[in-house]
Amino acid sequence: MREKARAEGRKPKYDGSCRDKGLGPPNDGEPGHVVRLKTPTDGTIAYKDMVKGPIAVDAAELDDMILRRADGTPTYNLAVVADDHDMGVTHVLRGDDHVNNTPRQITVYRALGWDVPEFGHVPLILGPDKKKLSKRHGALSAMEYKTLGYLPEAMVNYLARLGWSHGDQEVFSRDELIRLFTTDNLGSSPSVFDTQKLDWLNAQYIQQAEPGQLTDGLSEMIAQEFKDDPAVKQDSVKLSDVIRLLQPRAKTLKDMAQQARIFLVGSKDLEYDEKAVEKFLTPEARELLATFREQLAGLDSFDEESLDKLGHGFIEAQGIKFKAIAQPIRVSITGVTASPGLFETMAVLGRDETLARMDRALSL
RNA sequence: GUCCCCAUCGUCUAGUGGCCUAGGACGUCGGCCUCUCACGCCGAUAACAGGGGUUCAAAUCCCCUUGGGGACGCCA
Repeated sequence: MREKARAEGRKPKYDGSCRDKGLGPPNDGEPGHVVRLKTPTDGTIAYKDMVKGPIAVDAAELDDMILRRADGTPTYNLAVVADDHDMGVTHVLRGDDHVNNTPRQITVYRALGWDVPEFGHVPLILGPDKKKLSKRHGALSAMEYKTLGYLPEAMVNYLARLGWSHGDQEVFSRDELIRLFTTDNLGSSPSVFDTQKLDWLNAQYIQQAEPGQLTDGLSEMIAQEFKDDPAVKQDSVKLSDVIRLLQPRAKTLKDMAQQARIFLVGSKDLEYDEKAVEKFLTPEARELLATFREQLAGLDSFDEESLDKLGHGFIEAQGIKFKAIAQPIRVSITGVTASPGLFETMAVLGRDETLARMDRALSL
């Protein structure tokens, strides 16, 4: 019947064969029958949507929808109405995919003689292909974003800003959101989920956080990322020190965990990038490194400021530019060509580890 | 197919008839900063879907077209 209707270009719906038979509600012992709502056939069902404005649909469009299934259980459209009414719900704010349901539910409210609540429908979130966001587009359950290293506050902020705005403001604390949110400035067209902007927002939150606020999250992330990497030991350095160095460099906690690896392995387990070693640990550079290493060994206090002072004294004494020695040092203590600042890195690693790494690099 | 909804830079959006030569943000591209990578800063790029009206005046109001989304279950 539905197929036929669709083929003929009509809306597939109940043909109403029992509509006016005056059948009473079936007894419980009478399975196989369904109870429908006798819906008005003329006029329009109209309501004012909190975000979309007036919406009207011809009553003729509505089917005599099923309220009770043949097995005796209630259907969704009856259940929500009853539930919302019992709970005293006054405002219903839900996804756009429910707009078509609303007129149906209104007929149920009316049939039951109940007050109809306010309805508002927010636009759906679309994937990059502009289709309703679904599993196919990317892992999207809220929990999965946590696994990917996104901060809850960033996620909330991003989602809030998707389809809603408050002037030009982009970053909102949760309190601000609560204070500023109204349905007036909700957009009415669907929006595309943009991972790049989420990344940016997340980076903002990471940068603004106090290192202490990120330690637990990062710690979990490290455990998750390096569970099969026995070389990684979380207690080798103070995590908050690492966080401080990585905050401006990480878009996500996952990102940060990966960048943190160079701080979490011993000199023996540090991986040296072959190309970097070849390019920067030249014979001349090694000579300078060896000399610098001895000065480091004799430094009184191994903090960033002292290290910086020592470093600059060193290049001055050698009559070289900082650039000439920076990359060789970096490669020797991190194994790679990109890292946080040299002296802060050394300070976090500590004297023993720093020297051990330089020794290892010089032996390569 | 039928019904409902929607339509400003690639993306998120500001804009509620004159303040719009259309603003911000992400991205992209340049530059600055600089021990690398980032961060930061400066600059550039790029949009009112099309066509008709209404009006002294339209991104803003109305209509049509086109395009997009959603819904058409004894699922929720």
